[in-house]
Amino acid sequence: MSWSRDEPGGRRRGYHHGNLREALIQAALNLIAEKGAGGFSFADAARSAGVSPAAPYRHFRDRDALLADVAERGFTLFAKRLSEAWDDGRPDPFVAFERTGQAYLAFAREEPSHYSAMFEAGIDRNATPDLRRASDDAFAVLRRAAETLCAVAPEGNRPPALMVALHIWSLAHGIASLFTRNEAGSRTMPMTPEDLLEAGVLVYLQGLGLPVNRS
Amino acid sequence: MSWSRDEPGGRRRGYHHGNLREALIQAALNLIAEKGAGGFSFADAARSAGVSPAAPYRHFRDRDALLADVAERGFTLFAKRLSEAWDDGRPDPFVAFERTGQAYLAFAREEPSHYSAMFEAGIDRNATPDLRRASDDAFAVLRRAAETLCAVAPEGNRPPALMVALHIWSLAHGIASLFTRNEAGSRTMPMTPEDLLEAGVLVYLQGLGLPVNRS
DNA sequence: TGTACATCAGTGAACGCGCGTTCACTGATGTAC
DNA sequence: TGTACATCAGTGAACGCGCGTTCACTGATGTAC
Repeated sequence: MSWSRDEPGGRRRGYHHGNLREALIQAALNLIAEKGAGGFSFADAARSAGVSPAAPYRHFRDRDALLADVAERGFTLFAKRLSEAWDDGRPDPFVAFERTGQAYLAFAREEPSHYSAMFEAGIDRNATPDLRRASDDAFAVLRRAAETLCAVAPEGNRPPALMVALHIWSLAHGIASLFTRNEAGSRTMPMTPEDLLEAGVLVYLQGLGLPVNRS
Repeated sequence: MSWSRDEPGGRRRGYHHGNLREALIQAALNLIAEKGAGGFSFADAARSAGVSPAAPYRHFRDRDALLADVAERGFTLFAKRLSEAWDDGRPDPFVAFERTGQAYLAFAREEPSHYSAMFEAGIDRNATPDLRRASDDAFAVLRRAAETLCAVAPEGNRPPALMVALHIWSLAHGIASLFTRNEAGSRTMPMTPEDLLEAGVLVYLQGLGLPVNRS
């Protein structure tokens, strides 16, 4: 946005948008929030960014490419949030693990448009190398956390860390899909999704033989 | 389909279809399987049933009403499958519970179109009383199973049966969403979704203090 | 500092397409007599 | 058994709409000189 000019409408905009790519991504996020990942069109995004319907083609091959970009940013942000929550297992792995689970749900709740693009828009997670990398990064946080926990668990017949990570991911994702999103439509529950996940993780960790103190 | 007449094309069809409602539902299932719940249109279903685009309006108010009907049938079938698998907890609750979990995944795998309409098409589960009832029936099976298990669990600080049911539902749904569907796009895993769920449920039941014998 | 020029982001008009929806209609059905 | 008639499922033509995509274009930018 290196220059601007007064327009009749009072808004300032010039022939060159300046940062259309970014504006289109923002528009996509808003539109997904409004209408869901399915009901948003390339032309919609252009209109919403105040630009002609042909303009987006300068920045994205098509609608899917734009969505993939949104998903990639989502995964990157997701990985960051999870990683901060895990905080290398400080102050102790159990507290950190619970916090990571809560961060998962918080992300789904606070970034519903990103979450939609990531998991509900039908974008293949292997669509582009960058998208794949971002999604792998996010999962890697869960994997690391699971490894730390497994190292503490009694040997017995504990499952491999990868499996533990997948269990937690699935549980969190299931709760997010069923109860966090689309609140109006979801079954009435006598508890918050956050409490549901916390309780589930506690039971699960106990099942691993970990010394969880239940409050 | 009470009568028929030879047509030039060799196919038999009359002016009156005879069972268009059913045919539209079948068409919807096929189209959802092909293109996903998002990319199927009312006109598509009509074309696929070999009927003019105005015909479906005799049977469904709009596309959503058709989808809701598909979802309702899905939930009804789902409830039936889960109920058969649970089989009132025979021969013992643990075996029956595992079997119920497997039935959940089997349904998602074998009836992907129904599953889509039920959980991914954006149809509100409270859209119609019938739909709500069917979906409640399905959940009721899980709830009953959870109650039976909880009755056997040591009192300690076990969670309420409703919560246990929600945990298992969420875990199964998470696994189904992430790994059962759209196989091409899913992360490569060194195990089947079924094994993943079974292991997860085992750990969880152990966490409840239940005497699970791990194989 | 000024000017000519190459670049390329965004324009706006145009296209074909499929969709959702309506409408007056047609003709098979089955029922009343 | 035969006939007249009401019903209503499906027709097919038509509409307006928004979408995706293309195209030759325009004009702001910044750089070379």
